[in-house]
Amino acid sequence: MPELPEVEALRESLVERLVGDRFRRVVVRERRLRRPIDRRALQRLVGAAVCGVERRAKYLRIRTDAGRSLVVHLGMSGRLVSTDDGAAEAHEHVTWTLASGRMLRYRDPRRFGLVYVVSDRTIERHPDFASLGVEPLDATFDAHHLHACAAGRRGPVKSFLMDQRVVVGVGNIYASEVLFRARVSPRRRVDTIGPARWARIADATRAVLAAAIDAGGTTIRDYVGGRGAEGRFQHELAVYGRADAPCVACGHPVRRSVMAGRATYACGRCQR
DNA sequence: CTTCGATCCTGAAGGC
DNA sequence: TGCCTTCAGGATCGAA
Repeated sequence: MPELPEVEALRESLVERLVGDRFRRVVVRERRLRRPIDRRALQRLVGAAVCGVERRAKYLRIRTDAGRSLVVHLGMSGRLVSTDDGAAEAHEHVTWTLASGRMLRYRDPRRFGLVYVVSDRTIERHPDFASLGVEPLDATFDAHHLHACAAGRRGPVKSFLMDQRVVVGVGNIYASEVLFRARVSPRRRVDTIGPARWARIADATRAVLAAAIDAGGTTIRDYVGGRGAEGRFQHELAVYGRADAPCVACGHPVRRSVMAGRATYACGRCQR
C-alpha cells in the first residue's frame, strides 16, 4: 500500500501528535505480522517519551528518549492512526495509549507489515536498513547514481526503480507514474539507457514523489494519514489504474500489462 | 552476482 | 442474493 509519499505524509501528520508525549500502555492483540511482534520489547518502551518521528525508505521510525526507536512498516494494508479516544476496530493488532490520553493504533488486515523496537545505536546495521539505497529526495540521487547502479544489470527499468537497494521508496504506483513522466517504457532494459533518459528518470522521480507528498499521498484502498484522512494524489495519477483511458499527453489509450507479477501502466506512444 | 516466480494474508470487487 | 475468481500500494526466499 504505502510508498514513500504515504509514509512521509504519515510522518508529517504524526510528528505534532506524538512528539513530547509518552507511552503509557501498549496492547498487542495479534503478534503474527511479517515477523512476529516482540511483546516484551514493545512493553519496555512504556514510560519512554517520543522525541522524534522520522522516515527512512518506507519505514517509519518513532524515536524515544530511551535510546530505542519504534519501527513501523505498513506493508500493503497497514494503517497507523492517532486518535483522541475510541475502541479498537477489526485487525487492529497494536494499540498504544499515551500519557496525554491519546491513542496510537496499528491496523493491518493482510499482516504484511512490521512493528518492532530497535536500538538507535545499531539501527543502521539492522538487516532491514543496512542495504537500503539512497533517498530519492536527497542531493546524492541523480542520473549518475542511477547509471552507476545499473552497471552489470540488464533487467527492465521498472523493476530497477523499485529495487530498494538502488533508490528507496518507489513502489508499484509511483514506478509507473515516474516512467510516464520521464517518457521511458517500463520494459526498457537498463543497459540500453543513456545519460538523457537517466536524467529524465531522476528528475521525474523527484517531481512525482514531491507532488505526491504535497497531496498527502495516494489512497487507492487502504491508505490514510496519521489523522485518518485519505490522500489526494489518486486524482493526479497520469497512468496508474487508467487502463484503456486516453493518455493525458497524447490521447492514445493507456496500456495495462503485468511485469514481475505487478500491474504496470504506460502509454505506448509517449514512452520509449 | 542477477532475475524470476512463488509466497505470506485478508477483503473488495466483478462475473455469472 | 450468493458463490467463485481475481486482484491489491511490499518484501523475502529459493531456484535458475
